[in-house]
Amino acid sequence: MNHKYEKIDVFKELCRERGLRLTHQRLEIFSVLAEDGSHPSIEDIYNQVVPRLPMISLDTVYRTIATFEEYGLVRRVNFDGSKARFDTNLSDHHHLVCLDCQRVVDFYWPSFDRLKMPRDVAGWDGIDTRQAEIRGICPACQAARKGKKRARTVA
Amino acid sequence: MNHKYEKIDVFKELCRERGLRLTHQRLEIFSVLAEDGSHPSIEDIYNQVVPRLPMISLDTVYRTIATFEEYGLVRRVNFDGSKARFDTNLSDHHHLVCLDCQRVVDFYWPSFDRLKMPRDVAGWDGIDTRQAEIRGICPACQAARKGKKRARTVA
DNA sequence: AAACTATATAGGAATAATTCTTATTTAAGA
DNA sequence: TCTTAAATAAGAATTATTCCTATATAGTTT
Repeated sequence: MNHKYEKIDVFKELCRERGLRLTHQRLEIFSVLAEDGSHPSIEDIYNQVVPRLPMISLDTVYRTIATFEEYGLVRRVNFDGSKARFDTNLSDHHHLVCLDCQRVVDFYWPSFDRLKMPRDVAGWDGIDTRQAEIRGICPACQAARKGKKRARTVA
Repeated sequence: MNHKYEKIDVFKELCRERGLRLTHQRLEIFSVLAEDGSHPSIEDIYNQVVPRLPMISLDTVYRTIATFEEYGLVRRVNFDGSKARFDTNLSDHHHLVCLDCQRVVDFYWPSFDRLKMPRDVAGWDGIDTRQAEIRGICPACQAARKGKKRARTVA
């Protein structure tokens, strides 16, 4: 898994280029994001970083993620629930949201990506994302709903 | 515009059928929703209701909207920003979100609605919505960006 | 119409998520 | 090594939302 280290090198270069200071906090947070594709919340990220940087403050995670957002390194996504979550997958993709367990799974849908924009969008400019969201019950939760006898395997 | 009054009659009947008490608060809130297609927040709704019911509490709006959500009268939508917003348009539609002014415009996209679900969705069940979201800059904000000389007409 | 009762409300307290403030630390360049 | 602007930790402040409780009221029964 040296993909992660490649990403980190790209990150270091981006910092240099754009005059963004390369702090331990930013590196550790970026490193967590590079591996976590589960659309983590700020708290999730904090919990993963804190073992490595025990003195880090929650506010630093908020600030750093906001900075990363500006620099296009993460994208804010809004599913149900009160806390913001973040997407590290920057390729064209879409979301399957489980109404039971709130899990969010990325999926790809080329035929949607190629679809001609509808007429109503004429006049709008600088389109940066066109994303589909499908809500339903994920296979794991279906199994849990039916066979409540069996031990549930919830990720 | 007696469409609104039709809606209200339907609402009254729904309350009767389902044993939901028809309070002034619920009626006024429903009445606001029936006319407001701008995906209002709780606060927006409260501000529209308070002239008619000066003693209403914000909590009542929260509770009432939560009740309406359960009964399928509104749908919670999550755009950027911290506050929840609500959709009163229950037909199959999609959202155009302005990155500048945060305005959200409904649009229809039949060719998307008819699109075959991608393979990745196999195994998921009880799909209740498949919605597209397109982000960009709305015509009004484009005009504002360019001709800053002219007085801006922001809704 | 008056009485009854479970539900709904107002008002304010409590909680949760996020942002702000300030004194201190540190990355990066001279 | 020295300098300095940018970043951080810690906790206070703010904002959105939910909870608590005494009071009010819709709908039903008399």
